[in-house]
Amino acid sequence: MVSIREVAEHAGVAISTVSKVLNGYPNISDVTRQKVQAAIKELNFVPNSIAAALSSKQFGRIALILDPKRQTQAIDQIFMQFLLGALDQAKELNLEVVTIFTSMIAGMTPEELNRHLHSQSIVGIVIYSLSKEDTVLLKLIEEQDFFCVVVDAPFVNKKTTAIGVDHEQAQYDVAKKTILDDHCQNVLYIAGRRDGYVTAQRLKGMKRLAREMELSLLVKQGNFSERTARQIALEYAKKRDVIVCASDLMAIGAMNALIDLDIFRPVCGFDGITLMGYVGKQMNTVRQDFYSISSQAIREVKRLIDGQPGRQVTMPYSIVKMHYKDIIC
Amino acid sequence: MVSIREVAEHAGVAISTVSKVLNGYPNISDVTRQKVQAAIKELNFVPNSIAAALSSKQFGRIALILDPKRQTQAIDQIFMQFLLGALDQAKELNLEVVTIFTSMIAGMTPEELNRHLHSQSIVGIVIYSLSKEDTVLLKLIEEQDFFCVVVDAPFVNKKTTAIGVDHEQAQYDVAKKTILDDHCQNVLYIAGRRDGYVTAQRLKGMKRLAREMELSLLVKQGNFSERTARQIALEYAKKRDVIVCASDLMAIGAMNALIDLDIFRPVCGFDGITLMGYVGKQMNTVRQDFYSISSQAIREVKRLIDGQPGRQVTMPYSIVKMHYKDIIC
DNA sequence: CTGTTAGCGCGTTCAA
DNA sequence: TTGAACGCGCTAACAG
Repeated sequence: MVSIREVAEHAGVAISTVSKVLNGYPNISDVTRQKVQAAIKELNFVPNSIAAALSSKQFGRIALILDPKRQTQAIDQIFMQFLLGALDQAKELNLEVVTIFTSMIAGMTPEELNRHLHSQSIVGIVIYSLSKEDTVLLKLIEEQDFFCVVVDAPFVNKKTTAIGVDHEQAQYDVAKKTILDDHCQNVLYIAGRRDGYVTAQRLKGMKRLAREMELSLLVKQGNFSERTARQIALEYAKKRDVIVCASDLMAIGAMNALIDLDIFRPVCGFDGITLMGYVGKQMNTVRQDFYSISSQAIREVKRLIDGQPGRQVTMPYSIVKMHYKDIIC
Repeated sequence: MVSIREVAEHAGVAISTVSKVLNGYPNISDVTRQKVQAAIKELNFVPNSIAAALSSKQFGRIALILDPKRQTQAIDQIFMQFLLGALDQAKELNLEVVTIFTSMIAGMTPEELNRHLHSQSIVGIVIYSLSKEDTVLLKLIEEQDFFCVVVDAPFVNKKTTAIGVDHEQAQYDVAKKTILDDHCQNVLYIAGRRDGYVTAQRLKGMKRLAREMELSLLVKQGNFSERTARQIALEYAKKRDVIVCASDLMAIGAMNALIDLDIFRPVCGFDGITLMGYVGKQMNTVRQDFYSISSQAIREVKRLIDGQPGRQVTMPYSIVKMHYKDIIC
């Protein structure tokens, strides 16, 4: 393993000089900088990230907190996009990233979690799919001991940035398109679960649309479950002329119910997951770019670390019509 | 942040004594051990894993190398299971784990990759879904600079353990069950892709069965693609009376083709993925427990680090009949 | 059995 | 502009 010392010797300079070149300090002459860089190339030197992390608290690591248990809209595919986006961007920015599943921190008190993270030199955190009941994580955000970026939850403070699409508007848009396409009037809305922040926002968008278009609106709690959505659709779809779902998974459940009932109703979903070989008909959905959202989240953490205050970041989305033959892979 | 020194002061002992207690050294008196442990509890101390890693090369980290691009049998769900299993087990064994996607190391020469890993204090590697064309990774295994565990690929040396189910036997079993159930004779076998190690093994199992049962066997390359499998089935299914697929995804493609053709043929798959709301009929499949495989992989890395030689580990599987109503979630 | 000491590889003062 | 020296938190010899 080639260390910074060998590079220094090879280049005939001091260790600290190499360090300064590595970290882009300004006050280094071009001559020495090039000497050092040549030595680095030649020795194929890569700085030891462990040592760097230990030495400077400033350049700590970022924890990605995922909850794969929460069977919400979060199909594994979405998590993989999140992970990919975060890891790629982290590599780009030269940041170290640690993946943490909530199962690994379950049962910890806020203090324990705090210690646990500090002990790993973690300074920044990205929280995906926060629930209203995650009191420990909520406390973590509140205490501002770490730089946080929260995806799809409304938290902003000096050290916390919120990121996500505008769920209220997106739900409004996709529902409106679906309803206008088929001139519908009686909406069955299958909502998410109560402990999720997006659920309320999406419902709000649906309600606004219903008000504006003077629609009849029946709201049922689908809990982001395919099965529950299916049962709801089985029970109520006949008397309604359109089904709006707060997630693609529930939309699939609803569509399956329609097949069983042998009736047709326009359906729309949310998320834009592509692993849907099972969609036999077309369906409108809100497509979010989870990869971009996650990349941006990492950039936001970096921004916080660099001293900028937390803020609200709204990501773009698009309304798309998915069709079986387009999405088979 | 509580450091080991504070604990030492609090307990009235030397730093090294605390360290010895932490790492379970034998020659510590019960009295001091308890004093130290009390101090640890009281101060809610968690050792800094970064510092520990830097200090002792022995306790390095483990890299998980995943290739989400490879659209093989590897649905994201499988990767999530792998990740979960690995992270949970790593936490259990107090090992640090780093997630690496192949996109992050693409284009590196073997030397660069070697440096890159060393620079992160990585000593062990778990490679999921290795392809025959990954010359860089293959070289990594060959050079034995790291402790490797390879999932579903036949590599064993002093520092490399291979782990996975017996694909040859599993393919044999699931095909046999499917064929016996319906008294079939003419098999359409949709194989994986040539660059995968499991493809050959599964095909071998199918061929053995065909020999034993004196079946007519037509083999086509499906490349683990739903679409390709669908096209193959569209073309050949009519003249065959059973379709055996080397992955669930391809089985789904084949089933969709059968629906289009409006004919029935028994189909069997491989993997046991559960995200299949789209399976309208029942289907036999080989169910692998990816979580267990991954946990075991971590244990195997630990075993290698502890000085044991590499070996072949065969994991159990089961043949299951999946049905729509069982797997909706 | 316990404490002292010397690093691990790097970042960062402060002199020079 | 450069380099010597110190320290991050911990482990691992060694000495007592």
